[in-house]
Amino acid sequence: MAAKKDGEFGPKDQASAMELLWGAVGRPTRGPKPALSTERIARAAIDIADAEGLAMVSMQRVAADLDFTKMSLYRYFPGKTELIAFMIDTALGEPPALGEGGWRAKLGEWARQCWVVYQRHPWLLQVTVGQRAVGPNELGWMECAVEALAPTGLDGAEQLDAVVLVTGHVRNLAQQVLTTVTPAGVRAGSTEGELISVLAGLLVRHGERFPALTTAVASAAAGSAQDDALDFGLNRIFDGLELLIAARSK
Amino acid sequence: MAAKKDGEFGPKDQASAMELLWGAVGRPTRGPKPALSTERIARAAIDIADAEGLAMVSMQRVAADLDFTKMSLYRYFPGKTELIAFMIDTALGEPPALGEGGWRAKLGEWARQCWVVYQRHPWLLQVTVGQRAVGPNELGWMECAVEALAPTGLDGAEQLDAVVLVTGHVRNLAQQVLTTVTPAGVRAGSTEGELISVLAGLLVRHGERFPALTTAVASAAAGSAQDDALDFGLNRIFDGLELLIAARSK
DNA sequence: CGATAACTGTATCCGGCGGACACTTGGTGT
DNA sequence: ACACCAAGTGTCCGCCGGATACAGTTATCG
Repeated sequence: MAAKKDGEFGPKDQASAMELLWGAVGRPTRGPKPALSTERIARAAIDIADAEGLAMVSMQRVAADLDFTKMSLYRYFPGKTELIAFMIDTALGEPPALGEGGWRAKLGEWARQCWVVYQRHPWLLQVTVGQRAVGPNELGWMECAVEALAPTGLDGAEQLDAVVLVTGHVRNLAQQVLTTVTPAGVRAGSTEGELISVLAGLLVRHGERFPALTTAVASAAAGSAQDDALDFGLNRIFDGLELLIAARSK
Repeated sequence: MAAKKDGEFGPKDQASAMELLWGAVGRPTRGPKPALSTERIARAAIDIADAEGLAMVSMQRVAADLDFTKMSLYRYFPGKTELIAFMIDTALGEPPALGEGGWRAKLGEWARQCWVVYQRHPWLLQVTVGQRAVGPNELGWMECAVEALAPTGLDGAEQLDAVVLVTGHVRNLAQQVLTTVTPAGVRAGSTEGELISVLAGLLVRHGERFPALTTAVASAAAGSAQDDALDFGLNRIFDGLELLIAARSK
């Protein structure tokens, strides 16, 4: 167990995480009834992560919140890695139901739902990097987006690439805008405007080295209160996709 | 120090990290000469992170690689947080020099350079999430991209949004494709094709629940060896931007 | 009814971050 | 020239989190 820690998965971990996520574990009938469940534990952990940040999620803390000792949890998850994988899929939840409409409306709705999830569970951003076990809900979200693009005439690879493109935009924007947690546990959300003012503060002291950035930030700060970088990006992406779709169906 | 750990910054941390990053520390003249330097330490830490993953970067390990004890490092960095901030800016390095050409060529080149950096330092993806102290090199990269967009007639906010859009795509794609580290320390890179086959493997067992995804993946797998999701996304984004630029200059 | 499987708790190891404090080094003031 | 003292370094230690071993407890099956 040399190089395993924190966010990294070895092959064995992925295997057991997969079993848990996809429900390949038949709970046996012998012995005392479990006082806990993977769901309850995951919920407790998610509550902590939502309220106080991922760093506060320790086996001890989760167990304490459930009035158990930390070792009980190891009967439900082989290790913290698997708990986190389960937290991810639980926090994602059921994929959204997209209303009727064209692919553009559907995919826009989908992106906005992603955004909401990231707002509610900011720690997802820290934890969904790199290779990991993919759960049913995560796959369901992908299905949902691909489904919106299926009737467009794009081929399979293009559909997948398009979905990756949209998720990338949403994720990155969420990362810019979110929110570490204050020691008190309250979330100090930062709007786009605040970010720009932080940048502006830096540029006051070192502006001469970054002329283009300085003028851009100045114009953005003056330009006022349109903080819709999410929509901006989505519109560009959708415009670009539309061109491709038009070319394909021509 | 209740809720501080790992990747999170308190206000004080940001302050000291800022001083380090922007070189506001005048080394005094009294006492023995420092045997180390922030740069050397950061380089050593980066080497470890590159070769064996971020998880293996501990103060002990970094110090050991430099033949010092861990406490020496605390004369250079108040804590691990600041070391990591310094690692980020060092690993990013000088912003690239973009050749001549239109904004599209320049921004494409810029994105590709980003991609290369993420390939070389995969841990950057894990560590550049959430609020953090921004160093001069990181700002330099932004400057570089904004500069490419300055002559397009987009306003400041649009330029910034466009840059965020591109970085989001590159980052997310890098996250999909990268690479945890095996215990042996070798990097097991995963190509796009491998990712698709992992997906395909899952869908074999649970495909009925994800029909659209199944057909998309099947078509992508059959479709063959065009693994250029990076270019796909960039082209869509640039097409979308081009429409906006055309509309602005009309 | 007892054997057995399964859940929970206690004690313990390991490793990482960071602090306390003593020791060493080498400019600076007198 | 010498003492002083700031600054760098090393040793020991406390704390905490993940993970294991093992004993104690509970409920089902033979």
